[in-house]
Amino acid sequence: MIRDDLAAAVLDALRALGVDPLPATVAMERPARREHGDWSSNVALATAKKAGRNPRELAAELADHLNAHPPAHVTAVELAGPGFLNFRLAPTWLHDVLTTVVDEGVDGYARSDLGEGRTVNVEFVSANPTGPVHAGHARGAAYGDALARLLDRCGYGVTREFYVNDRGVQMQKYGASLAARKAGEEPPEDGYLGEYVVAWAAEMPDGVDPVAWGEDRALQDQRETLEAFGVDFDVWTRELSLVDSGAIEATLAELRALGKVYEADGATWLRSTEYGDDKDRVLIKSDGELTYLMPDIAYHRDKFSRAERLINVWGADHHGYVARMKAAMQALGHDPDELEVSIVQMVDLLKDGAPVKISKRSGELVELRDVVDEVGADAARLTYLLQSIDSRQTVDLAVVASQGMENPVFYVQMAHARIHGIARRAAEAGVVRAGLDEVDLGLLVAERELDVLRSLSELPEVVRVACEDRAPHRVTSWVRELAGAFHGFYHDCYVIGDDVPAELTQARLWLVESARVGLSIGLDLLGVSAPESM
RNA sequence: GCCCUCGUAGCUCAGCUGGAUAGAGCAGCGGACUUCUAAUCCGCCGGUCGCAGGUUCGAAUCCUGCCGAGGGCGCCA
Repeated sequence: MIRDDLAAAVLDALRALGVDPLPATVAMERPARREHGDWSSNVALATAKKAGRNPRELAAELADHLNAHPPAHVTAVELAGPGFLNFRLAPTWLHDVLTTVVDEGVDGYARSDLGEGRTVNVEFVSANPTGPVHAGHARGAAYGDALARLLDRCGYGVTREFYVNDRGVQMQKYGASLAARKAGEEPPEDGYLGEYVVAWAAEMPDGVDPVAWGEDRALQDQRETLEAFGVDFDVWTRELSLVDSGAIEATLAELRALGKVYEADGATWLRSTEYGDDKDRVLIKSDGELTYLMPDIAYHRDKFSRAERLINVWGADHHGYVARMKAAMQALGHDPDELEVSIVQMVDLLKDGAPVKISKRSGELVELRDVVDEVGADAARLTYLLQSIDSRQTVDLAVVASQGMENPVFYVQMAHARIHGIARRAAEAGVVRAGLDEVDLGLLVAERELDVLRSLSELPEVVRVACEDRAPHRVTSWVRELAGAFHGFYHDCYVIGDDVPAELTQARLWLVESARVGLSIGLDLLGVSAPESM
C-alpha cells in the first residue's frame, strides 16, 4: 500500500540523514486541505526534539533527500508550516488503487487479518421471550449485526448469539397473562397488557402450558422480525437449558471451590469487590431463588468455553451491570478484558411528531415488525447506524419513512442503482468492457474521477478502524462519502456517449466497477441492500 | 453523593485516538436538465467546538474542576 511505501521511504531518509533515535512509526496521513498535497507526515515535528534537531531544518533536509530519491508515484515533497512534509503524487497512485479494488473484488478488498482467526462471540438483542421485538431493541440489533459483519471482515471467527431469559417471575406473569386473556379475563396485577397478548392468547390451544407455549410463540415472532430486519443469529441459548445442563450448579460449585462466595443474611454472595465492583452481589436470595446474575454468570462462563472473546451489546440502562459481570469472570479466572461490553445509548422515538414511551408491560410499544413494514429494513438499519452508539439518538419515524433528501438511505442506494444504470446503458449501446490490462487508466485525470478513487483508497483503513473501535457508524460515514463522490462523477463525467472517446469510456467503465465494489462492501457491512434500480 | 455517556453551524451529526484556515447532511437563499435516473450536481449563508484551567512546538481531541442533558447505583430483570 502507498501509505506503507511512503512511510518506509521516510524512514530510509531519516536513517540516511543520521537521525537518532529513529521513530518507532512514521505517521502518514491524508491532509484535510488539497493544497497540502496527497499525503503528509509530521515525522519531523515528532522526532526533532529527541534527536536534538530543529523541526523545520530536519524537515527541509528530509524533503531534499526525498526529492533526490523520490518513491514511486511521488512528484514532489514540500516543507510546510512548522515542519510538515507534504507529498504530491501523480494520479498513477490512484490508478493502482483502482486495479487493487477490482482485482481483490467485493470479497477481498478492505479485508484484514486483524482478528488473526481468533473467535469472538457477539451477544445482542437478547429480548425477553415475553413479547415481540420492539423499536427499543432495534438500535442494538442493527449495531450488533453490523459489528459482527465488521469483525468477520477483519478475520475474526464470529458467532452471533441471542440469550433467552426464559426463567423467572416475568415468565410466570407472562404465562398468567396469556391464560387470563384466553379465559376472557383481564391480566393479573403486574401482568402484560399489550394487545399482542390478546392476539396470541386467541391462538393458544387448550391444555398447553401457557408459559412454554408463550415462550415458543414469542421466540417465533422475534426470530421472524429480526430476520426481516436482516439479522440472523447463529446461536439461541435458553436460560432454562443452563438449568437442565447443570451449568448453573457447576458454576456455583466452582466459585465456592475458589472461595469467591460466602453466606450472609441468609443469602449467598459473590465477592465481586475483590475485583473492583462497588459491592458484593447476591447470587442466591434468602428465599432460595437465584438472582438474575447467577445464571448469567453461568451463561458467560459457557460462552467463554466456546469463544476466546466475548462482546455484549447492552443498553445504557444495563451499564451498572458491567463491573459485576467482569468481576465474576475474573473470579472464574478469565481475563476481564476479554469480556467487552458495548453500551448503546437510548433512542428517543418520535412517531407523528410525538415521543413514544416504550414499555412492554403496559403494552405501549412500537413493534420492530411494524417499523420494518412501514419504512423498510434498509432505511431503518441505516438510520440506526448513522451515528455513534455513545450518543443518545432521536429517531423520527416520519423521517425514516420519507423518501426525501433528509433520508440518507436513498442517497447511497441511488449511487449503486446508477452504477447499474450505466451497465444497462452500456449493454444497450453495445459497449463491451475490455480487459483491465488492455485499458489505459492514465486517462482518468479529472478531479471527479480521482475523488472516487481517493475515497476508495481509504476503505481498508476505515474498515480496520471501525472494527477496532467497534464503531460501524464510521462505515456509514464512508459510504455516504463515496456515494457523494460517485454522484459528482456521474453528473460531470459521462461514461457512454457520442462525445466520449472509446478509450475514455473503457477507463470509466472500470472506474464505475471499482465504485461498485466499494459500495457493495460498505453497504454489506451495514446490512443494507444494494439495489440495481430504484 | 458516586459511576457511565454526551455537549461542535438554526436542526441532526462526523471529526481518522494530538496536527495546518473545524467538516457533512438537512433547513434557508441562488444557480444547473436535448445526453448513462434532477431521489443528482454547483455556489452562498451559517461556529467564542458548554465554561475555566493544565499538559506542549500544536488541543474539538489528552488531564483536572465546574455547568447542563440522559442513563445507572436492588436479595428487580
